[in-house]
Formats: sequence, C-alpha cells, structure tokens
Amino acid sequence: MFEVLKQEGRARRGRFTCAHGAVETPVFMNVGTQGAIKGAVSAHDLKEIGCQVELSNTYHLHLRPGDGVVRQMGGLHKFMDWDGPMLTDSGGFQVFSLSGLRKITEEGVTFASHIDGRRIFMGPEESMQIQSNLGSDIAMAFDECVENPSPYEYVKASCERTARWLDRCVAEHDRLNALPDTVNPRQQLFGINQGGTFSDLRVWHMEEIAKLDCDGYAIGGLAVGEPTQVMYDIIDAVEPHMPKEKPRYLMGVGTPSNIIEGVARGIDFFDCVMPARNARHGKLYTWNGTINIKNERYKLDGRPIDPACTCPACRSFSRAYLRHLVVAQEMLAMRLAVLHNLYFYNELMACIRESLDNGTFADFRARYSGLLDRPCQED
RNA sequence: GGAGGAGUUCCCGAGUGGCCAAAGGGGGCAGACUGUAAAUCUGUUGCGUUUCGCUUCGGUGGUUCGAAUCCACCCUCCUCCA
Repeated sequence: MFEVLKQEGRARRGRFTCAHGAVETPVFMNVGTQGAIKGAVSAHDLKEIGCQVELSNTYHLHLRPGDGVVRQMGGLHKFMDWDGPMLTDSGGFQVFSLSGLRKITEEGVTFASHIDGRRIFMGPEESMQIQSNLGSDIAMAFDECVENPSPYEYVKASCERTARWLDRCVAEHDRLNALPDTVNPRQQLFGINQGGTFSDLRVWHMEEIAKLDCDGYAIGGLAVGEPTQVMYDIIDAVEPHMPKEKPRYLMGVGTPSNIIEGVARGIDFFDCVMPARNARHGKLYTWNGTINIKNERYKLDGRPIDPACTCPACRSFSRAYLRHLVVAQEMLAMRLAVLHNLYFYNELMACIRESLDNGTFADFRARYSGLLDRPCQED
C-alpha cells in the first residue's frame, strides 16, 4: 500500500496506493470539510489544480447532511463527484476546536452541535461507522487533539485514552470493512499520535500505537499554538519511532515552510486549511513570498499574482482585477484566490517530489524554506 | 413672500456648556489566520517635535473661566402654506 521510492536524508519520496488510485508523496491534501472546498471550488476544479487527495470531515458531514444520506447517495466520492483518493478526518480535531461545546468521557465525546445545540455522541465506534458510511479511502482514528498548553498530567491521561480509543477504532474498522454492503471495503485506517509538547509522552504513545499495525500513522495535536521550533522538535522526537514502511501524516500543517521542514523530517502527508482560508482573506502565495492582494499597492498592478504560476487565475487575470474583485466582494475573487493558493500548494509538493527524485531536495529546502512564508520583497 | 426644520470629521449619523479630536455604522488603510463554528476577527482612520501641543462640528461676531452645544446676524438645504 505504501512504498518509499527514494530517500534523501530523512526526506522520503514515496507512493501510496488506495482504492481510488495512487498518491505520489510527499503530498498535500486539499481540505473540503463539508464535502466542498470553501470558495466555490468543486471536485472538478480540484483535478485542474493538481489535487491528489481530497479531505473531508466526519463530524461536519455527520451533522449535515448526515452520513446516512451520503451513504444512500452512494458514498461521498459519488456524492461530490470526486473519483480520486479521499481521506476523512475523524472528528478528533473538533474535540479541540469545539472545546467549549463538548464533554469527554472514556466512552467518547458528547458534542453540543455547533448548528443547533443538539447533543451528538461520538466515540471511536461512531467515528468509524460514519467514516465507513462516507466511504473514504483513508479513515482517521478518533482521537483527542489536545490544546496547547496543557498540563503534563492531563496530556498523559488524554493520550493514554486516545491509545485505548485506537484499539476500539481498529476493531470497529475491521468489522465494518468485512460487512457485505460496505461502501468502500478497502478503506484504510491511520492511527494518530498525541502527547502534546512532551517528548516522552509522544514517544511512549507512538510506540504503543505502532503495535497495532495501522495502514499509516499521523502526528496530531501540533500547530495548535506552540512555537514552530517546538513543533519541529516534537517531530524530530517522534519520527524515529514511526514505522519506516508506513506513510506518515502531519495533521493540519501548515505553511509552505512548515511543509518543507516536515518533509525534511520524514513526513509524507500534509493537510491544512491555511491556503484556502488565506485565499479567502486575500493572502496569496507566490514563489517570492506572500502578497496581500487587498493592499492598495496592487490597485494598478497589471501582473498576474505570480508570473511563474499557470493556475486559472494567473493565466488570465491581473492583480489589479483580482484586487477589484476582492474589494467589491465578488464571489469570483474568492474562487480565483482559492484556486491559486491550492494550485500553489500542489505545485509546491510537485517541486518537492521532483527535487527528491533528482536528489536536490537539500538545495530546494535551503532556497525556499522560510522565504515562502514571508511577505514578498520584490516590486 | 410666510411658517417650521436642518447644516458635525472621507460618507451617514450620535452628541445640546467642561469627562469631546467628538459615540456608532459605512468607507479607507493595515494585520492575523495551521486535521475549517472563519467570505471571519483585530488594529487604525484631523495635524504635529505625540504622557503634550495645535487646528476642527456651515460662516462671522458675541456670552462664558470654558462653546459642536447658548445668543445675534449671514449663507445653504429640506418641508408645508401662499
């Protein structure tokens, strides 16, 4: 299911195979939480901008339209007309992001729906059942993404519980895949490492979950407020304990530099809402750093967002026009901006893969890490 | 011609003697955003040599220790009557 094709230092060039095709890694997964990429971007558009894996969310689709609806409509692939690889996040992140609306017990998590306050119970079994109904290619284990900072004792108890939850996830996942009418019987399951910013807990937890022989392993609970260097240090601490032959996924990360540094530390999968959200808010990526298209300086700028880019926005439109669309709050502004930023991220990953193929990743890293996150200096 | 009403900072609009360089909204300018409760949120928006000084609430005078606020006249706009 996963093979490492080439390695440069700890960085890996690999290929992951699932029910809906092969994924060239390192890869950035494009986030479509509710079965759609925010900003009026369809699954068809994803093909055009080089997306390999689409990511959706268990909690959100369970609430709306309901995973039963999605299942009856033939699964999420068919529902949103995406025939490529798909990963579903488990709802574990909502334990963090909706922390004011939930209660955790050994059994699982009771949420007060952010839509209408209705009580929603989700434990490992429920999360697996929902993800099975959605029919994704990769299901994520149900975990608790712990906020930062949190006391050592809390994080210890939490990641021990998350480890117990993984046992239940694996059992339920195996049971569901074996059912005769399962939407995607080849669905794979990734375990998630937690442990906050405590290296010893991280390592202990990683070693525990590695025993379960999941199809891949993720590092969760990072990029939740800790300094970037702490995040890198945790990856450095955990990575040696991750199975070499399995894909590694750094959840929710990150900036272009975070991704380059993640790759350098042996990570294969990434996802992040940042390129899409930043696009909606006017912050666009270029190979010379970021630009805020809302800025007055672009009012009469006839150049595309990035002269080196061949995305649908850059092929046809000037910065001046895009700025106008943003200021005028036209929907097209968001759509074009999101298409650009996701195209940029997918292109970034393609360049990383190419450098790994050529054995020049170290040069690529030296040139672009840091630079891509900073405001563009030219002009 | 007569009777009322109104003119406030880029715009709309509060404010009716000191706590007013003046609420609030809009617009402008800038920033944040990391497994999406985010088309959201934050800062800023008279000038300057910036713990203080200067200029500003249609105009000109006046009253007062002190005026966007009170008085007189003038200008402009709105409504009604002729």
